[in-house]
Amino acid sequence: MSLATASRVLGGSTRVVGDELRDAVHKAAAELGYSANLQARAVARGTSDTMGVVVHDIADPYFSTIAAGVMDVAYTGKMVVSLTSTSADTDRELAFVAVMRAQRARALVLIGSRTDNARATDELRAELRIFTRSGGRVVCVGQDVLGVDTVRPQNAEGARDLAKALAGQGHRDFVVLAGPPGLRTANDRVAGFRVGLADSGIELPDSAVISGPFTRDGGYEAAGIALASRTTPTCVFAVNDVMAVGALACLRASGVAVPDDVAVAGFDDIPTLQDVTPPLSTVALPLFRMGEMAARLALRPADDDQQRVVPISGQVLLRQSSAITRR
Amino acid sequence: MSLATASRVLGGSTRVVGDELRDAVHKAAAELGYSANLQARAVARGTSDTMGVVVHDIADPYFSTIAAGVMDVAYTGKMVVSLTSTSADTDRELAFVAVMRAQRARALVLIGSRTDNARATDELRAELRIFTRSGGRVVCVGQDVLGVDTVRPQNAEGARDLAKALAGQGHRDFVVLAGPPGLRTANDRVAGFRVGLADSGIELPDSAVISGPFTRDGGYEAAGIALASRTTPTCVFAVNDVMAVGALACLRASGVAVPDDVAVAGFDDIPTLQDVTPPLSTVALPLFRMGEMAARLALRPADDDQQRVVPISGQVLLRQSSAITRR
DNA sequence: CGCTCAATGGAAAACGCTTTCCAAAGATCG
DNA sequence: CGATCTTTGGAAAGCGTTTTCCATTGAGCG
Repeated sequence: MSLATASRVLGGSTRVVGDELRDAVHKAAAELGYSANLQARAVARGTSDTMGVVVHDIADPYFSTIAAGVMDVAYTGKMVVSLTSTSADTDRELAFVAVMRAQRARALVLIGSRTDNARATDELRAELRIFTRSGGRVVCVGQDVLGVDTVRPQNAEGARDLAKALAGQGHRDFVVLAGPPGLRTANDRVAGFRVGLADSGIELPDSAVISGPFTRDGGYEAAGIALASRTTPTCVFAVNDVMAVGALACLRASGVAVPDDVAVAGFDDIPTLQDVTPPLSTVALPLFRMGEMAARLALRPADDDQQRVVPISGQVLLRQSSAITRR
Repeated sequence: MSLATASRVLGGSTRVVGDELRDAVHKAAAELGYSANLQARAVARGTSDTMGVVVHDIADPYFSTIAAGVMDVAYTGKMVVSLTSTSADTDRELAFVAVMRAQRARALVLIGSRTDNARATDELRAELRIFTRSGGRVVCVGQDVLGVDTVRPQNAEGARDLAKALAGQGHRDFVVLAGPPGLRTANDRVAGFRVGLADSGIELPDSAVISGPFTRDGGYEAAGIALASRTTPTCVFAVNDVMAVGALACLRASGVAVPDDVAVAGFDDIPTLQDVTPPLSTVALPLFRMGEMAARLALRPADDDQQRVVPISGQVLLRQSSAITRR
C-alpha cells in the first residue's frame, strides 16, 4: 500500500481503488487516528474549501441573522467559513480580505453597508480585484459599489414607502435618527425617507436629522437629543430597528408615550426584536434569505461572466408603534 | 535575490536581512501583488493561526454575544477564526472538530450546553483527545464534562438564587418553561430553581415543568401549554431570556397581564433584550466577557498542565416583570 | 494462444512555502 | 596581518499532500 493509494481513497479521488486495498487504507487510518492535512491538500490541489465572511458586528442581530443564512448554505456546500467582525472598521475589512486571499479562500462574502470613504472603497476594490483575478468569487450584501455580485437591499425605496405610509396615517412632523455620517445604508434610508415625505408634501429639514451610532445606545442618545432640541415631533424614524429600540427606551424613560404622544418606526424587522412593545412599525428585510442568496452567488459563478445584482425589496409593516390613537 | 531571502523578509523570520535587499523584496511583492500562500506556510511551519469556534445558533443573541467576545481576543491574537453554527446537532459539532483537526487548527472553542447523550459526549471527548494530543488547545463554554479547560456559567446556583429571590417577593405558585430534554444547561437551571424553591419551602411538581425548544417560539408554545393546562400560576420561570420573551408574547396575546396577573423571569440577561417590556427579571451572565475568557484560555496554555475551570456566577436581577403589584 | 485493452498499483514530480546548512565576506583582535 | 567571529546570502531539503505517468496484471477476443 503506497501513499498514492492512501491519498486516492482518503482524498476522494476519481481513480478507482480495489476493494481490499480500500478497506485496508480505511482501517489503517482509523487505527492511527489519521486524517489528511487539509492545508497540505490545499497546497497540492491549489484550491481550498474556505469561504470568508465579514460582518460589522456579529453581536448585532442584523448581521448575525444574515450570517446564519450564509453559513447555512456554506454548510450544505461543504465549505468552512472564516468569519470576522470588523466593528465597521474599513481597514480591518481590507486586512481580512488580504488574509483570505493569502489563505486562497474560494469565496468571500462582505456583509454590511459600504461607506462614503472613497479611499477605503478604492483600496478595497483593488484588493478584491486581485482576489477575483486569482479565481476567487466575491459577493457583497449592501450597496453595489464594489463591482462584484451583490445582494442589494432597497434601502431608499423601502424608506420612501415607509415615509409615505406614515404620512398616509396622518403623521406630519418628523424626526429621523440617522446612523453614522459616512454609512451608505443610513444615508440611503434617510434620503429615501425624505423623498417619500416630499411625495406627501412634507419637507424634512436637516435640523430634523440627528445622526448617531448604529446601535441601541446610539438610538437612545439620538432620541434624547431630539427630545431636548425640538418641540416634540409626532413621529420618529430610526434608520434601523436597533436604534428604534433605543429610542423607545429613551422615550419611555422620558415619560413620552408611544404611540400616543409620538410614533416610532424602524427598519429591518429584526426577528429578535419582534416582541418589543409596542410592536415596531418597520420595513421588513428577509435577512436570513439574503444571507442564503449571497452564499449561493458566491458558490455558483455566473454563466456569462456578468456581474449579478439581486435587489431585495423591503416590505412596509405598520404596527402599533406608529398607530394613530387620539391626538 | 533568492526565494529564501524573500521568504525571510515576508514571513517574519528571525533572520536579519540587509536593508537594500529587504526593500527590494517588499517592492517586488507590492508590484506583483504577491502575498505568501498561508496554506503552504502552514504546511512548512507545521502550525497555523486558525481558531475554530462552534456555536449552536449564531443568530441567537446568547451565542453571538459570546462569539463576539471570542473573536475580539482572537483578533488581537492575530488568529483567523473558523466558525460553525451546528443547530445544536452533536454530530455536526463532532464533524466540525474533525475538520478543525484536519485543518491543524491551533485552538478550538466549543460554545454551548453539553447534552445528556453519553455516546455523543464520548465520541466528542475521544475526538478532542486526538486534537489535543497533536498540540491543539480546546476550551468549552458550558458544562465541565469534556475534560478540557472550561468557562462554566453557574447555572444551577443562579437559578437557585433567582428562585429564592422570587419566593422572597412572595411568589408561591410556579411554572417553569424548560428547554429541550437532554440539554444540560436547561436541566441545571431547572434543578437549581427547584432547589431554591425547596429552600423556601415550595415544592415544584414535575407537572409544572414544561419543556420546549430553546427559542422564542419554544417559549411561546410552552407558555401556551402552561396556560391551557393549569390554573394560572403566579410566576413563570423560563430557563432563558429568549424563551421568556416568547412567553411574554404569549401571555400578552392571551390577555394575561405581566406582572399584574403573572410574573415572568428569564435567564442570561441578553443585551439585545434589555428593552422588552416589562423589563425582564433574570440572572445576568457576562456573556461577552465569557467569550473573551474562553479565547484567552485557548490561546495561553496552562502553566502546569492542569485543567482550568473558570466558574462564572450569575447575578440575580429583579426587574419589573416579576414585581409584586396588587394581587 | 498471442495480442490488445482495461483496470489498478506505485514511483516520483509537483504544489509553495520554511529552514537548515553551508559559503562568502567583512569585522575584530592579538 | 593572519586567524577567528559574525553577518548575511543562497542551495537544497523538507513539510504532507495530489496527480501524472509508467508498470503490471489479467481479462477478452479473434
